[in-house]
Amino acid sequence: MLTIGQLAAYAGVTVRAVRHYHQIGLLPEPQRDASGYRRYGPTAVVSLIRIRTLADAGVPLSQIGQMLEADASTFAEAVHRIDSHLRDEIERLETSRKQIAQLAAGDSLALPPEVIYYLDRLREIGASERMVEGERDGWILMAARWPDRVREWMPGKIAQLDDPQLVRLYRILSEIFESDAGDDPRLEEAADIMAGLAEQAYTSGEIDLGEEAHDDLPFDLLDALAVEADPRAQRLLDLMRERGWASWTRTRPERLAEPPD
Amino acid sequence: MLTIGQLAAYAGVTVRAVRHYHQIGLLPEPQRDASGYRRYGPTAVVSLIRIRTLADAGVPLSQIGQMLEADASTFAEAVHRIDSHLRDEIERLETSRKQIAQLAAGDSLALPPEVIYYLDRLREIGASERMVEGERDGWILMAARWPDRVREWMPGKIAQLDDPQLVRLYRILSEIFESDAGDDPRLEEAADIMAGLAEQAYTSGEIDLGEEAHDDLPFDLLDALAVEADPRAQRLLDLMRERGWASWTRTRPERLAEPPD
DNA sequence: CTTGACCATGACGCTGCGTCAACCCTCCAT
DNA sequence: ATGGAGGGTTGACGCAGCGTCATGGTCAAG
Repeated sequence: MLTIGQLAAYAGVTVRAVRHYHQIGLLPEPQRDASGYRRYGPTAVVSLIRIRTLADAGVPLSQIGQMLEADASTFAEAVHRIDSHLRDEIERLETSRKQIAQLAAGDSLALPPEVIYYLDRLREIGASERMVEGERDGWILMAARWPDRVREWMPGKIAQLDDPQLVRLYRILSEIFESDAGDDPRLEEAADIMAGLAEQAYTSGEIDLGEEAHDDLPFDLLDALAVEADPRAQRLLDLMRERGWASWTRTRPERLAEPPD
Repeated sequence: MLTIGQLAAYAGVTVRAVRHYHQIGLLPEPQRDASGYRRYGPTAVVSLIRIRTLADAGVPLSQIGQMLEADASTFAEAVHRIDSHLRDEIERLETSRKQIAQLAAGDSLALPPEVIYYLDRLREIGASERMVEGERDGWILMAARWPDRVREWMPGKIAQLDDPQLVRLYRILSEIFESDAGDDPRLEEAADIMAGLAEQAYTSGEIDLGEEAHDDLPFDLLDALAVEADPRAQRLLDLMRERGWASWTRTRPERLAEPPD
């Protein structure tokens, strides 16, 4: 008659595991000797080994009991279920591996490579690091809402970077938000440039937002994001409204009906 | 300002998940409105999306906080660690899949195919189902102790099945243990055959147990297993001892020094 | 005013054990 | 006989990442 330690060693498991199997009723409690020790016979050893064989094959403990009693067809069915489950798990983990490999490649973090490239270009044309981070967060919001459309928009956005007006805009904005001034007169100039660019994009129909235009939430978040990053952005929003545009970031073809006073 | 439900919907997670991230300090608690509701700004949305991006890539929540603050090299290092971990997990699951496929193939359960074949042959030569199950459990015990050696032993065991003496032995044993008689005279005959076979195996050195012979535990378990399956096996053990053999199943070249009286 | 959809906190459940804690039992060497 | 090492016993918390009640307050619409 074996003690729990000897039983566990024979089957190649821990003592704790054996006690756990008792607790969940997978392995019946054996008789105790005079001092209260569990004493195991050879059938317990066989049972334990068979339990471990199934457990090592990925069978959940909760199903092992039934499987050991099942007939051939029930057994085969259960095996199939478990194999399918294992396959799904493996697939999930492999998807994770691909994703983490992408994270390692670019320092992307939730953004497609086109956007990363766009952000790099922004740095090149003189946008401050804070500006670029703000843009990045903005695109994260967009990419979360329209993961597929974002990649379609990027070529147009990247092409815009060749426009000297836009380059000037980003430089002015970078300087304004880098400075400590409470109210910068250059905000007016920035607003003028933005309004011009918006007008241009509107008439040429360059950027087609399509049905996305009906979902205001992402654009509201973009505006709020800018204001949260720097309260002076609120002033810029107001200036844009004065010029008839619904918001700072909303350069879509949807002018306010009448410019508010 | 978003409610928790809106925030969760935007980031594609459950409300419960967001609260969980608060609880573990991964996402800072936002301000509450007059009625105690959490109200989220756009930076919270960005944070949550970045958290989910890492989590979906298989990064444990406990490490996401550090990763979001890490510099490029620290980040890359962490990514490598996590990828290794994912690789190990996938490997484990694939091992499980192979094992479960084997379980499906034969109805083996902890036994190599050679043993399965041997058990089938036992059925063919007329061993009762109970006998075969007993043998199966015995081999499970052997295979647990010497997984590699068992496969080497099987050709010899299978060859033995051609011996008419052994065929006769299994038939007699099957009949005895299938009957209700308390003490069957054929036990003597069985013991005689077994002793003869043991003698034969001993002199011919057919089965070489080698160093395994020094570990008594598995053999003791085999004996006890038989007795537990049917108490009448005890009588057989006694008869074997009378004939100078250490046990029923122990047909190894280790006769007792002197047959006990 | 009611109803249904959301919000809040708190607590248990799941999987398969690992790891104390606090105490008892056995065996072996002195 | 005694002391210490190395077993055994039960009980309880911990882990990862939330799902799922339970119970109760809040908000918006009919």
